[in-house]
Amino acid sequence: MLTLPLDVQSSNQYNSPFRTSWPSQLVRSVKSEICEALDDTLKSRREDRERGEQEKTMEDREVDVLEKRGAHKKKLSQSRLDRIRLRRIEANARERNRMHGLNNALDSLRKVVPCYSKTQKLSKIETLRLAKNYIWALSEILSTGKRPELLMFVQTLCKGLSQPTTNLVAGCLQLNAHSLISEPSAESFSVYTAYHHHHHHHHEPEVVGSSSACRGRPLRPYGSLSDPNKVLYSSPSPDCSNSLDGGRLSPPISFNGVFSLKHEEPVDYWSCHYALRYCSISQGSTTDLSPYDIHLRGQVYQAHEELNKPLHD
DNA sequence: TAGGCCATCTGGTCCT
DNA sequence: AGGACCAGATGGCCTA
Repeated sequence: MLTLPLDVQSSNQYNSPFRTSWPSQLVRSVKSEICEALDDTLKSRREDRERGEQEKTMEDREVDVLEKRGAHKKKLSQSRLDRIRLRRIEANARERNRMHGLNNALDSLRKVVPCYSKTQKLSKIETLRLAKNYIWALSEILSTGKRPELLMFVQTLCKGLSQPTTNLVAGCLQLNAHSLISEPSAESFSVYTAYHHHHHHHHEPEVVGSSSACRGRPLRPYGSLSDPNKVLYSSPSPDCSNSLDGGRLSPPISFNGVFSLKHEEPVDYWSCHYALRYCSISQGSTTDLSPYDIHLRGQVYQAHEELNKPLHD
């Protein structure tokens, strides 16, 4: 198997300069070393092939084809090998760039889901899961026009997440993580953190119902959106819809419980939402609020002030 | 030290 | 032919 030069292998390290950009000098150096390594590899593969000890690779097959043609055997195969080598190097570079693009997109996603932190990044899979749950929760709010209780909202966010990520999300909201994961039933949430008792936030924009904001938009894939009454007690849970979690089904009670607002005490969703956002910002950059930050019903709120209120009252 | 997460290389497949 | 995409393999880093 090909063993890459040490400096190429080190590009795998998180703090490596290769991680963001490859200086051209380094690229040339690495390329030449890769070429040398590939030379050795291809040479040994040819030797192995002669001994019949190795399955033929693509390069081997191409070389075979060329060799069968006979003409300019040695020179042609060598130039062909050079081209093949170059193609492989370029393909690797493209693949790296492609993956970097994918990672950049994931970073963008991290910034718009709750609990963004530059220092403690969510893993890829957790980011996707949290984003899915977040979209689900927000869609449900739009479709029902009802405000979920904070704990329920966070529980929906944490559905299917790992324990550490659940702790992180809970920590963002100063909730007890145990309450998020140990109680599957909506009714059991009467024992509840003092958090939202302390943070009744009175700046409450009207919550969107089946307004123009969501009309005609396929917010969820189940066709139940058009009927909010149906949504309340028949919605599948977020986990039903995709293979990300291996098709595992979640207890329906969790989802329905989140948004049905069975509890006696009115809860301020906006505090929750702001709190989540506050948390995201306070752990990350305080300067780069994106248009995603608080942008509902065509209104952009003064983020900092609004975000700070719930947690500093 | 095991397991999770990650970046990279690699070869296969599909598409233009 | 060549690029995009994908999944498997591999090895490094980090943490419980």
